[in-house]
Amino acid sequence: MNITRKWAATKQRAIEILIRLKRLYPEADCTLNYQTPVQLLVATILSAQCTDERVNQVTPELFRRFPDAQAIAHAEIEELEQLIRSTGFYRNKAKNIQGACRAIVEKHNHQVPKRMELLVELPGVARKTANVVLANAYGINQGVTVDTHVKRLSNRLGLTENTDPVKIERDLIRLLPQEDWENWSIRLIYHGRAVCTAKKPACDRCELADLCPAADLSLLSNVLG
DNA sequence: ATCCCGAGGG
DNA sequence: CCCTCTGGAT
Repeated sequence: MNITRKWAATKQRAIEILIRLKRLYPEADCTLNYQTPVQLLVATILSAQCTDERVNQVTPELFRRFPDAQAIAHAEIEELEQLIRSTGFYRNKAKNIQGACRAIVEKHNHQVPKRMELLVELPGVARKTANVVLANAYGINQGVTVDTHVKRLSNRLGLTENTDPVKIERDLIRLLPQEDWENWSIRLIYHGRAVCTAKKPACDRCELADLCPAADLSLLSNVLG
């Protein structure tokens, strides 16, 4: 049997994986709390390397004190730092949310830009954050969120074979139906945390194992090892 | 100890 | 490619 042919990165296989992930993780909505696109942008910047739940613990007070871009732009940086301290990386994040809000006030007429090229110019915003904001604030599913989990899983699943997140995103976009891009990446991330972990993937209880070329190798190494 | 739904800088 | 930034959960 030709391995390459068996595990070709076809749309059909990608969609089968997507259907299973949708069954495994039915709720893939953004769990950040926010009222406006600016608040979502701020919350998403804060969510770097910490959980949405912890971000949701600090944003009520943060947005009560500083409800919009104008207020955050003029806040005392020390007060911002204190309000977001528990989300980690708080000095960088405070500087970034204030810098982003100042740019939004001064260059974007108080609105979060709707284009990737403009979003990634904001401090603290790269493709990951931009995709989350575009998808959830504006319903624009222009891209796939490629973080370390998505990178690892899509390569293990044989959908991509790249280390460059931009190339991985490009390849995934070719394989996936547009309306599910953002939710698909979130489900991959869930699966990466729960089952297909970096160090010790649980292939024995993975519901994608029969669709996964890396599962064969892992099971084989278990047998041999 | 190790990891987190990252981003920026060298 | 590497490193740093940080608190909190497990």
